[in-house]
Amino acid sequence: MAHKLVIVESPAKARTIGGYLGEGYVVESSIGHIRDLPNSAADTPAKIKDKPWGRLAVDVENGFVPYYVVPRDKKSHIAKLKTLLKDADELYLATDEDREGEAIAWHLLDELKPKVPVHRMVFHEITKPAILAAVENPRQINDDLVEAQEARRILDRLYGYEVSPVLWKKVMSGLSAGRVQSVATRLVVDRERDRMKFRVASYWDLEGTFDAGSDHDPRMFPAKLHSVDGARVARGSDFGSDGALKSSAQGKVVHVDRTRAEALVEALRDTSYDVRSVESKPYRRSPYAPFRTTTLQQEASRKLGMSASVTMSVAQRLYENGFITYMRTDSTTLSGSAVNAARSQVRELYGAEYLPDSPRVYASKVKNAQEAHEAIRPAGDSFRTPAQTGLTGEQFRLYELIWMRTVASQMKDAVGQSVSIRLGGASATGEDVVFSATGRVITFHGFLKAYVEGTDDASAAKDDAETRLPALTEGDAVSAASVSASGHETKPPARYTEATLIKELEDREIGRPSTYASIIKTIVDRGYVYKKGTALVPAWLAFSVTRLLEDHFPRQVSYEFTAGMEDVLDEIAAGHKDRATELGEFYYGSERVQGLHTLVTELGEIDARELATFPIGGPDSGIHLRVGRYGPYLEGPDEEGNPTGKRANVPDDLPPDELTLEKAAELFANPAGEEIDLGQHPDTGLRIVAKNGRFGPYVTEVLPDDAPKSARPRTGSLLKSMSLETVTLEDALKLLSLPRVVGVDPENGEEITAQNGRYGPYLKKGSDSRSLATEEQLFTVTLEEALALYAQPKQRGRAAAAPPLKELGNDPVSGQPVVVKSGRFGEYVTDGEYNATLRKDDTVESITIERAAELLAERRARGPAKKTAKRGAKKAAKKTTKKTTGTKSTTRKSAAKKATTKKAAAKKS
DNA sequence: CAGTGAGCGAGCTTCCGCTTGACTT
Repeated sequence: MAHKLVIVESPAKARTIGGYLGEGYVVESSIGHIRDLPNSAADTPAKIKDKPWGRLAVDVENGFVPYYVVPRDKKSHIAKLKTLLKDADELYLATDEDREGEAIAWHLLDELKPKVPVHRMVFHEITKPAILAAVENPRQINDDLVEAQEARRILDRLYGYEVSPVLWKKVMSGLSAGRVQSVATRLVVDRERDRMKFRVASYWDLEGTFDAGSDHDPRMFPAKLHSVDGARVARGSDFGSDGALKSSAQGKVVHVDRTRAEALVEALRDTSYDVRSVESKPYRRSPYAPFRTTTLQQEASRKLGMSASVTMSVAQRLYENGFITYMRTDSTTLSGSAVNAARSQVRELYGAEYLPDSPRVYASKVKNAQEAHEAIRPAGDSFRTPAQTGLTGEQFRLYELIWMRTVASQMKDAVGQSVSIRLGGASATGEDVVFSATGRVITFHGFLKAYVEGTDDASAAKDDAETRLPALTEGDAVSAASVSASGHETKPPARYTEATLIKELEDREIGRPSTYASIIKTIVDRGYVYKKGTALVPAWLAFSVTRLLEDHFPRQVSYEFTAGMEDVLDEIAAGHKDRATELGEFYYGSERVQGLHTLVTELGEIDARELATFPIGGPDSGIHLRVGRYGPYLEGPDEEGNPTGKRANVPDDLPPDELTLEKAAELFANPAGEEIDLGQHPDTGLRIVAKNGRFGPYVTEVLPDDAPKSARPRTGSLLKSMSLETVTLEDALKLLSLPRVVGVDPENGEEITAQNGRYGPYLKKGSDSRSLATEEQLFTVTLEEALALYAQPKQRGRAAAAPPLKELGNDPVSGQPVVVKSGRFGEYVTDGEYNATLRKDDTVESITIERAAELLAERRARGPAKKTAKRGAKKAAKKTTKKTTGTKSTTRKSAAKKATTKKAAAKKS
C-alpha cells in the first residue's frame, strides 16, 4: 500500500502528528540536520582533502561552494528514510518553518532524491486543525531562505576554522574561537575588567522608625533620610565605578559620611516631624509572557537552582512524554486552544474575576525571533494541573513552573497603590531634614496570585512585595521612635551567571534557543570560564585570547557583529542580496571592511609574550601576571632590582579581580603554590614535599633557611605509577635516592648510573646513554644487564627489536609487504617507504590489507614522507622556542584537566 | 616555575545549529 511520507524534525513531534493524520500517512523525523560540513579531517571526502581549502570544506576560491557529508551516525537513519520513501507516492517535508528548518528540508530533498511529488508543509502549532490545514496548503521550498542558512553555516565555519588555528599558534593548542563563543567569552572578560577597575564608594544615610500615633494602622513605619537643607542625600546610584560622585550628581546631592551621619543622629534627638507631602499613585502590573527557552532557563535557575543544561534535559523529557510543548523556541505565542485551556483553568482555579475579558496576546520581544514554534506551555487542549500529571522530582517542579507561568499569562493585571510620604523636621544644629517613606499596597493581586517572577539580585524587591504605610495627610504630626546612622558601600557589577549571560546573548541576538546551554559548556570546556558557585569567572587564559581577538579581529568580536550578520541574512532570505557576494566581503574584504582571510594571512608578528602579560596594581607596580604554559603566574622585581627576579604561581581558581597587590605579595611569599607535605627524611631530617612543576609532579626536599645559597635541593619526578594524590614518603625517598650507581664498567672504569630523565628512565656512562624499558629497572637493573645494554648499538637497537604487530600481505601499489607497527604516535601501517597512522575507527584486530592500502594511498598522495619530515625538522631547529611551545602545551592541557578533576573532588568532599 | 640524554612514520585540534539516543558511571 502506498502512503504519503511526512518528515518532521523531532521524533516526538512525528508521533503526535502521526496521530492527527492517521491512515495513509507515515510520519518520520529527520532528527535535526541530516547533513553538514565535515567536522574533522577523518570525515572530509578524499577528493577535496588535497585542495587548499579542503580543511574548510568550503571552496573559497570558487563561489564559496560548501561540501556536505552525511555524518556517520546519520547514515543508517538516511537509509531508513530512503526505504520509507520507496513505498511512498508523495513526500511532505514538514521541518520547522525557520532558516534551519528550510535548509533541513532542502538537504532531505537533495539527499533522498525523491521521484514522487514533493511538498513543503509548514505549521506553527501542533494541533489537529493546524496540521490538517498544513497538509491542505503546501508550498515549495524557499530557496532564498536556504541560501541564507548556508551563508550562516559557511560564515561560522570560516570564522571558527580560520581563527582557531591562530590561537593554536599564538596561545595554546586546542583552543577555539567562533562568532558566538568568542563574544560570550568577551562579555565575561569585560565584566571582570569592570570589576577590576571598580573603586568602592562609601556613603551614609539615616534610617528611622516613625510613629504615626495610636489611631493609625500601622502605627509604626520605616523611613529613610532623603534630603538635608534641600539637597538630596547621595545614594549608591549617584556614584560612578571610580568611586567618585557622578558628574550628573555633583552640586545636586550631598554626600553624607559617617561623621556627618552620626552628628545628624545626635542633632535629631529631640526633633519632631510633620508630614510635608503624601503622594499616591496607582500601581499596575501585567503578567509576564509565557516561557520561551531563555526565560525558562532564567526562572529555572532562579527558583529551582537548575543549570541551563539540566533545565533543557528535564524539559526534553517532559516534551517527549507529552507534558509540554517544544522547549527550544524563541516565541511567546500561545495557540488558540492553549489560550482557551489557560482561561478555563483560570476560571476554575481562581474564579471569573481573575479572567480578563479578552485573551492576552504576547508579541515577540526577541528581535531576530524566527517563531517556528509556540511558547513553552503545558501540552494539549486542556492543561493538566501538576498534581494530575503524576510527575515527581525535577520534572514535577519544572512542569509546575511552566504551568503556573502559562496560566498566569492569561490572568488580570495586579493593581494597587504606591504611596510616597515625606516627613520634615529641623535638627538641633539648624538643618532642615526630610525623611521619605515609600509603600505599596496591592488591592487586587490578579496574576500575582498564581506566579511571581524571581530576581537575580537577592536584595531586589519582588513584584508582589508590599509595604503598608499609615494613612497620613499633609500637616499631620509624627514623632521618631528611633533614628540611626547606617553605612553603605557601592558594589561592583555582578558577575554573569549562566542565566544572565544567556539573557545578555539573547538581547544581543547572539546564539539560538538550541545552543544557549551548549555555549556555556563550550567556554567552560575550553578553560576560558569556570563556575564559582553560580557565577561565571573568566580564567586568565580568556583575557589573553580576548585581547588577541580584540587587537586583531576587532570587527569579528564586536558585540554588534552577529546582529549585523542577521540583517544581511534577512536580505539574502528576501532575495535582495547574494550569498557568494556577502561571503566574499566577509572573507576577502571590501572597501568597507577588512576580510577575515586577509586578517589571518597578514597577521604580522603577534608578540605572544606581551599578549599574555597583564600588569597588576597599575602599570607602576612592576608586578605583572603572565599566562604561561603551565597556568598563570606572577612576575616582579626582586631585591637586587632584577625586574623579573621574583616569580610565584597563581592558583587557577583565583578570580582575576581578587588578584590585588596585597594578594600578590602573599603569593610571592609562597611562590611554589600548593605543596603536599610528605614528612621528614629519616636521614637528613629535611621536610619532603610533593609539588606540581613544569615537568609535572615531583618531590623535593625543603632546605633550611640558613642553607648556603649554592645548595640545591634534591628532586625527582614522580613515576608514571604514582600521583600527587597518592604519593607516600617511601616513594619520595626512593625517587630522591636517584641517580643510583649501578656499577663500574670494567673496561674503562667509568661509573654507570640509572636515572629518570626527559625521555624516561635511562642509564648514563659519561656522555653515553641507553634507555631503560621500565621505570622499575631504575631500582633493579644489575651491572650485567647494564653492560649488555651498552653492548648493543645505541639507536637501532630498540627499533629493530620491536616486531610488527601484524602482517597484512603485500600492498597492491608498491608490491611491498605491509605490516602494522606501534610507534610514538600510536599504531600505523607501513610498506617500508610510507607510513600511515591508523584512524579513529581502525583497530589492529580489524584492519585488513584493503584498508591499509587505502590509508597508504592517501598518505602517498600527500607526497614523500622524508621531504616533509626534513622541512619540519629544519623549522623546528630554527625556532627552538616555538617547538618547545608545541610540545609542552600538551602537558599543560592535561595538567589543567587534572586540576579541574581535583577541584571537583575537593568540592565534593 | 625542578634542570636532563636519543632520535624517531605525524596528524589533529577548531565553528554554529538542528535533533536524539548510545555510550559509561
